[in-house]
Amino acid sequence: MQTECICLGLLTTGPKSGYEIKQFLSGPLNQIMSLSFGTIYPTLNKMLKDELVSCKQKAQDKKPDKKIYSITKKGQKWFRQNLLESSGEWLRSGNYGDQVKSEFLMLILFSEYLPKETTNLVINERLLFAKQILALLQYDGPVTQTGAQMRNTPQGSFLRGLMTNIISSGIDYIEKNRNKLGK
Amino acid sequence: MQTECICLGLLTTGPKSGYEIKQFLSGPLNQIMSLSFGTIYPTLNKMLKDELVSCKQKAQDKKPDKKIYSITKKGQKWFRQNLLESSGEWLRSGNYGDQVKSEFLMLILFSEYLPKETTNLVINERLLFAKQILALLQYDGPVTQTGAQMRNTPQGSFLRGLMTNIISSGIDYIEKNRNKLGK
DNA sequence: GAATATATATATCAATAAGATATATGTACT
DNA sequence: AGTACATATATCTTATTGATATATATATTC
Repeated sequence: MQTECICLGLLTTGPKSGYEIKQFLSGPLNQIMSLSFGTIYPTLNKMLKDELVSCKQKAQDKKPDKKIYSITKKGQKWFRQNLLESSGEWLRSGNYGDQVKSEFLMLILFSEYLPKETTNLVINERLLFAKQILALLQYDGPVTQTGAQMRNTPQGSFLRGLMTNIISSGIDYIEKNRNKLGK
Repeated sequence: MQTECICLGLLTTGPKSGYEIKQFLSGPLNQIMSLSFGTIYPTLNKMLKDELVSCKQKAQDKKPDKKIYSITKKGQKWFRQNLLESSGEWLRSGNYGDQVKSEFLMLILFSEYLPKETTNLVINERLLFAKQILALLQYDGPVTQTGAQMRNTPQGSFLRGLMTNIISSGIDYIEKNRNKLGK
């Protein structure tokens, strides 16, 4: 899926700055997709040139100007078409897997070459982190800017549920089986 | 975790060609880590220069020469030290998450802009694919070259179990809740 | 009160990695 | 005979990351 498509998809829920797009992709959505500033800003500039987004420069008291991007009609059309095309490509390609890079699990795979205390420490920190993500997903208090898309739509609550499910089951497995690694 | 470290870690189970390293990372291990040829070959050449690996050119009947790389003593030392350091960096950084890019889940997030039939087709294909991965993980027949590391070590069976667990629970959730996406 | 860290905000650049392509050959299927 | 796929290595363009630079406000710590 193209970076343009991801940014436009996030902009369908309302105008946003590059910084806010990054914030979106640093919240719960980070478990699914992430982009760096070095990808987001050039993409926004490119899309501005192509008129897929428009930009309102909002002067802020003494902070740097905030550039708020909105999806244009041309952008909406492009987005829908690209989404459909990319789902088509995906279906044709036959590769339905996610791109995952888990430093943690590689460390576990190679853990026979690591001191036992280090492995234990790493697992403890991972479990703690996973529980924090869970808390973030299950949090039902006041909605922050960045959380809106994951809260009020059926798609968002489906994803929240799926992630909760997967992460919980991972935590359970690790807690019940970590002892089998040590001998 | 550096590419060098990953390649060396895979070489600890025995000498391999670049192609075989790629095969390893295209089997069940693909759910955890992947590398392209454009990364593997230059890394092997770099490590050869640095004497972390040695190379035996094996002439094959009429196929291109097979370059079989073995980890050297210098390489083993480097690997252990780098593994320890990278676990340390990981602990200090405070980021214990995996890098995940899921085109599938982004498609689901944006699915209100997709025809219902397309979404359904995409979910069906994803479920089929996930079940194939499960079968691959649970397969207990004759061990292929590439499967060895995931089979005979406690680390490998821990990972196989964890992946089976996570994937199964994901399939269950999707099958039980996909109807909530469509209305 | 001063110093430090963190958050907001955008932008660029070097290093890294992916994905595509080129080359060459064998095998299996149609 | 022709097509597709598997084995095998290598390179090159493009995309992406991660680091860094710049500027300011606020919150925290000493």
